Amino acid sequence: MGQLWDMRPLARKLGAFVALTDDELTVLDGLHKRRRTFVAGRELVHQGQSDRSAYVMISGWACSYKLLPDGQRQIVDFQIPGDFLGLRSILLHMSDHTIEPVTDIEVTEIHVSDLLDAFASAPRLATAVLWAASRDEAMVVEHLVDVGRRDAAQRMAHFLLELGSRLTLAGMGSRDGFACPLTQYLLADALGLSSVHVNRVLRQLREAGMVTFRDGQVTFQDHDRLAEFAEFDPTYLDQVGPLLT
Amino acid sequence: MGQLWDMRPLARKLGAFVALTDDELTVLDGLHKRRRTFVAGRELVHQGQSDRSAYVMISGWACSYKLLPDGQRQIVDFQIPGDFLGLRSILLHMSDHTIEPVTDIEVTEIHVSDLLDAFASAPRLATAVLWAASRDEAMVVEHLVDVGRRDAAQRMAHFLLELGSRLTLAGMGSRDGFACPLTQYLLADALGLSSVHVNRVLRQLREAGMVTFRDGQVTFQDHDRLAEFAEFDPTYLDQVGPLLT
DNA sequence: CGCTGATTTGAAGAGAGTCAATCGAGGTGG
DNA sequence: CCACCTCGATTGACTCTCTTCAAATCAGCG
Repeated sequence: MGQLWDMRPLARKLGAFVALTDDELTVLDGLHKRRRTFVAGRELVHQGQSDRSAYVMISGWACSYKLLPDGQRQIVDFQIPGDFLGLRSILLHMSDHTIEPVTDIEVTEIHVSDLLDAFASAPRLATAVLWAASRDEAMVVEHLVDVGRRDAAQRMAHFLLELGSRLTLAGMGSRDGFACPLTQYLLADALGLSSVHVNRVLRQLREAGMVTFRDGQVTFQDHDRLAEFAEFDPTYLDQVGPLLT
Repeated sequence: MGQLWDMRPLARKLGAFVALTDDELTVLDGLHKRRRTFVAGRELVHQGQSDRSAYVMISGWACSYKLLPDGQRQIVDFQIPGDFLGLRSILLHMSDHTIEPVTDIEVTEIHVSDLLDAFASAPRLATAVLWAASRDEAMVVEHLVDVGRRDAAQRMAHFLLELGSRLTLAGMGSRDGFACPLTQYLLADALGLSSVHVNRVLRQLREAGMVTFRDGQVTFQDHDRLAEFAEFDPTYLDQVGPLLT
C-alpha cells in the first residue's frame, strides 16, 4: 500500500507515465540527495523566496497557498505522499506561493541542477516530469471550476471526492472514506469559503446521509449519491498507464 | 511587434526559457506541420475528445473552458498570440476541457508524435516546454486566487491588469490599455460572476476613474491606482530571460 | 425595417460572510 | 488533581454581496 512510496517515490510517480529503463531508474535514484522531515505548521518554501530544491512527499500532508496583502489566503492544493513539492518554484527560479506541512512530513530532497542534469542524460525523464506537471495542472483547473461555478455544498462534495480518489490511487483511501488531518479552517481557505460556512455545509451533507467529516476521518456514507450530487467526473485524474514505452 | 510571432512562434516562446542552438531551431521548424485558421465560435477541441494535435496561436484570441452538466461554464484561460492551445490535452491523451476561438484565429499545428520525437532528439526542448507549461500553470493559480478570495471589483481589476501585462509582453498592449475582443459574457464566465454583475462592476471601475472597457478597447485611465486597488503583483508573469544557456 | 446579440439598469431574493457566544478536547502548570 | 488556556467545532442572528428575473436601449445586418 502506502509503503511502496517509501522506497522510490519518484520512480513510482514517473513510472506511471513512462516505462522506465534500468538506466533511467539509476539516474532517478541518483537524484535523491537526502531524506528530510519537517514539522507541522512551519513553512517550507516562502512566497517570493527563490530556492534550489524541490521535494517529493513520502509521508504526511502539506498544502500550497498564496497569501494576499489583506491577510486572506487561498490554498491552491494539498499534497499527499507521492506528490511534488515546489517543483514549479524551482523551475521558474521564483516561488510564487508558500508551502506548509499540515502534519509532520517526510520528504526526499531534489536539487534543480541535478534534475536538469538528469534531463540531459535521460531525456525521457523530462517528458515524464512534464506529464506529471500536466496532471497537477489539471487538478488546479478542476479546483478553479469548483470555486468559480459550484455552490458551497457541491464544492465541498466535489473536493472531498477528488481527495478520496487521489488517496485511493496512493493506497491511502477507498470508496468508504479516508483519514483526513485537515481542519475546517484549511477546508475554508481551499474552497474560498468562511470556516463558519464550511461547518454548516458539512452538517448539511452529513444530515443528507452522504458524507461525514469527523475526528479526522472522512466517511462516504453514500458514495454514488454524493458523486451524483457533486457531478463528479474523475476522468481528469485517470491514470491510463505508461504513455511512452 | 506582434509580427515577430508570425515567423516562428514556437521558437520565440521557448527561446525565452532556453537559449536555443541552431540544431534545436531546426528541429523546432520541423514541428510546424501546417498553418490553419479557425472561425470565431466554432469549437476546436471538445471536452472528452482525445486528439493528436496541439497548436500555437499566431493571431487572434481563444479561450479554454470547462462545461458543467447544468450548462454553466468556467473559462480557465484566454489564449493570445504565442500561447499553446491544447498542449495538456495531447500530453494526457484526453481533453479535459474545450477550446473555442473568440475571434477568427490563425494557428500552426503540432502533432504529439512529432513533439515527443523532438524531445528525444533535442532533450533541452522538453525542458523548455516544461518551463512554458509551468508558467501557464502559474497563471491558472493566480486565476484561482482571483475567483476564490477577491471580491468582484478587485477580481475584475486584477484580471484586466494581468491581461494587459501579457499582451504587453506580446507587443499588443501598453500601460495605457489594449484592444480586447471579449464580451461581458465571456468575462463573467472567466471570473465566476453573472454578466449582469460584470456590467455593474465595470461601471464602478469606470466611474472611479481607473479603467474603461468600451467598444472592444480597454483603457487604463489610472494604471497605478488600479494596480494598487487590485493588489496586482506581476511577479508570476516575469520573464527572467533564458534560464538554461 | 425588424431581427438578433450585447449592454445597461432596476427590483427582489438567496447564498455566504461577519460577529459573537458556547462547547469540548488536549495540554500545562501549580 | 484541578484550574486554566488554547484551538477547533458548532450554532444563532444579522448583514451584504451577488444572482435572478425582467425590461429597455442600442448597434449591426439581412
